[in-house]
Amino acid sequence: MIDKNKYVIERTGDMKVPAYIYINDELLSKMNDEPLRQLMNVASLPGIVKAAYAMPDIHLGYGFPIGGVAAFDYDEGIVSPGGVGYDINCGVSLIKTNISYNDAKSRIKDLIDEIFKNVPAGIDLKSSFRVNKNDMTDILSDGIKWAVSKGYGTERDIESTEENGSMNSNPDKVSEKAISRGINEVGSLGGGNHFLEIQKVDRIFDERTARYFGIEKDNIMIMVHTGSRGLGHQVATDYLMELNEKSDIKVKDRQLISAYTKSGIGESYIMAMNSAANFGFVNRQIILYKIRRAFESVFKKDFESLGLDLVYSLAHNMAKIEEHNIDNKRLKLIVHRKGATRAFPAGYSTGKFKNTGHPVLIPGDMGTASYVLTGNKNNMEMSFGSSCHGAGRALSRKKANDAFNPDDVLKNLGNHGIYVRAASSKVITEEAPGSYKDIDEVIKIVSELGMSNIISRHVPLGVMKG
DNA sequence: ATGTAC
Repeated sequence: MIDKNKYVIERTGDMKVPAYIYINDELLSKMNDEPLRQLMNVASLPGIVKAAYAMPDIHLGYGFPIGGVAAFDYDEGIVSPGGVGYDINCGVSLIKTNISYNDAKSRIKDLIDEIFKNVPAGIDLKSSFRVNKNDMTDILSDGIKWAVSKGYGTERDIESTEENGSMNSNPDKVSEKAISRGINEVGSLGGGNHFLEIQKVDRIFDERTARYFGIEKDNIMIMVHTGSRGLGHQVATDYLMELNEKSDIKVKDRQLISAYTKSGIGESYIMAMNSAANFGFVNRQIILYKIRRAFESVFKKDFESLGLDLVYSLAHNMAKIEEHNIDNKRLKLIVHRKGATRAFPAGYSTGKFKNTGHPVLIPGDMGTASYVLTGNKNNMEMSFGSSCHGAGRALSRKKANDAFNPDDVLKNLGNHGIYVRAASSKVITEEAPGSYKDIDEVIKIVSELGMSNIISRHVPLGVMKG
C-alpha cells in the first residue's frame, strides 16, 4: 500500500510502467492474484503510457482484467480487442421520470411485465423491432442519429449520450456475419449481468448536480445495462481470429493479442469497434423507446408529460482516442477502459455537461443499489479520467450457481419489495446479490480517493433479467 | 459477455 485505498506494483520483469490498484485492504484480501497478474501483463504491452490502473471492482477477464484502464501512445502503441472486451460498448443508460414512488408503487409489476413483453431478453430472439440491411448500415455509421431521424428518440437524447451516440466509424470493416447477428437484436437486452431496473431515488448527496441531471429524491428512475449483443461479440471474434494469424507483437498471454494502432488491421479494428459502439448506443436507445411506450401504456399519458428523459447513456467497454497531459506534454492516446467508466470532471466534458462533468452511472447488484457519480478534478491524473463500472463479481458464475437456490434468491428479493422477472432461473443464481462485492464499499473507495463525487443512490423496485 | 460448443 502506498496510500489509503491505493496500491502499486512497481516495474519488474517486462513491465514498461508500474500498475496501480485502487482498492481497500478488505477487497484486496478477498481476491486472488490472477487479475493482478493480468494487470502486470498489460503493463508490459508496447506503447503503454504512465501506468496500468485497476478499479476496486477488478476481476478476471479475457486477457485484460475487467475493471482495468490502460492508455497507449496513439502513434507508437497498440489497440487490443481483449482490452475492450467481447461486449463492445457494453454500458448503462439512466432514464428519469417525474413520477413519485407513491404514484408508481402499485404499478411496478405492470411496468416490468409490459417492458418484459416488448424487450427480448436471454435466449428470446423474437424481436418485435425490425430493421433492414440499409438501416443496419446507417446504424453502424451514424449511431443514435439514425434512431432520432426515424422517430425513436429526441434531440435531447443525443445531447445526453456519450459521444452524442455517434462515433467515427466504417461499417465496411464489420463482417456480414456480425451484421446478420445484429439485425434481429436491435432493442434487445441480452443475458448474464445485463438488466433493466425500475429504481427509486433513495438518497441525494449533491442536490444541485442531481437536480441538473433531473434526479429528485423518491422519484422513479429506469436503469438499463446492455451492449452491442451478438454484433459486437462477432466483431471481437473476427479481429481476434485475424490477429491470431497475423500479429507478430509479443505478448505475455495469447489473449492480449494486439495490433499497432497505425497498422492496417489496427485501423480497421478501431473502425469496426466504433461501428459496434454505434450499434450499442442504438440498442440502448431503442430500449428507451420501448420503455417510453410501456410507461405510456400503463399510465395513459405521453412520455413527455411523465418526464421520461434520458439522464445519460455511456459505454464501459471501449477504447477511445483521447488527448491527455503526461509530464506537461499533450499526448494523443488510445485509452482502453474495460469494465471501467469514463469519468471526466467539469471542464473536460462538452455540451450539456461542461460545467458539471457528465453523469457516471454505476449499477450495483439487483438487491442493493446503484449510483450516479461525477468525475472529480483529480481524476484525469489518477486514471485518465475513469471510475469503476459496478460492484464487480465476488463469485464466479459457476460458484454462484452452486452457492444459491433460485427460489430462495427470489423470495429474499421479494421480502425486500423487489419484483423480479427473469428469462431463466440460472441467471437468478448467477446474478444473486451474494455473487457481487458490496457496491456501497466500492463507491466509498472511489469517493474517498477523490476520483469521483457521489451524486445520488438508487434502490431497485422492479428488475428484468435475461 | 455470447444463436452459453463451428
